[in-house]
Amino acid sequence: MSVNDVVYRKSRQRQKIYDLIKDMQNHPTAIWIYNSLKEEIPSLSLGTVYRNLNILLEQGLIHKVSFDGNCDRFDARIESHHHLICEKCGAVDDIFLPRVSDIYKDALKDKKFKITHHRMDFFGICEKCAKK
Amino acid sequence: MSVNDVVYRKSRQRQKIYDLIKDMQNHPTAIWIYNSLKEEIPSLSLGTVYRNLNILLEQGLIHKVSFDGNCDRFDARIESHHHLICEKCGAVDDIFLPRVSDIYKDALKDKKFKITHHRMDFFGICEKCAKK
DNA sequence: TTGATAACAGTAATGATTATTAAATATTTT
DNA sequence: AAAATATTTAATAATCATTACTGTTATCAA
Repeated sequence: MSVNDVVYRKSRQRQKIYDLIKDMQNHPTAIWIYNSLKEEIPSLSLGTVYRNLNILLEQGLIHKVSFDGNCDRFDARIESHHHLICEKCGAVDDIFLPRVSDIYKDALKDKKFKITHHRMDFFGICEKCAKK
Repeated sequence: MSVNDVVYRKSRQRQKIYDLIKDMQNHPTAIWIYNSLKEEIPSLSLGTVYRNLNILLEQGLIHKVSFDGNCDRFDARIESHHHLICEKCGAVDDIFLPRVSDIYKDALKDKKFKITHHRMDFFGICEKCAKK
């Protein structure tokens, strides 16, 4: 462990925040997490939510995704996956597309750019919104 | 033309903003555009830049892209393309990957989601930053 | 040319996020 | 187990990007 690493003690708040994100499928926002836990932990502060989200990010336990114009959303799914974003209601669903790297390896072989990861989002209308 | 449609008059400011975005390859931010045009139009206001960016978006003349944690960037390239984002210096480069839709058409054929467009961003280290 | 209204500059307001601080809580040491 | 030490918390203030408001100016059709 390097000198710069911080040892995080456990806290009820952080545990609850993580559990909530892990249980949700719809990539909650900070304010949504705050409102959801407010009932169980009335003293909870929005700043605490943000601080703990950053700690969880740093620990690699969650991911952050932000879509144009909206606030950040958080996700406890660590495996590589992609998103379906409804442009009507803002709902975010996950999809898994295997072998995405195949398509870019070829196209990028003459570019001098070292790719560490990628992100692929699909925008459109979800089933629910299409119905009404 | 529907009653709700607005007729846009031409304005020097909006034209300059659009020209600037079109000439740049590096997806400028609102504040960068503002600073760049300030010399030519000293009276320019940052609010005017934002308002006109939104009008240009509405007209479909530019696109908006925002990468995690940073401010929005704008792009006058309307054709479908993808991004290479350097995680060190924040530079954004374009790449064109043909036939991306092939990989998801198959994976999504049982999902009831109507895709209108997609976005694919690659993160990593650019040539310049790799050198130093 | 003129009347209607979009666009302007300037500024205030908003919304999301981060920083600060004193008090509460968790770990380590005695 | 109690004291010492370090971290987390809640509350609040600060910051940054973006949008809304206000009074003035510019555009354009009649």
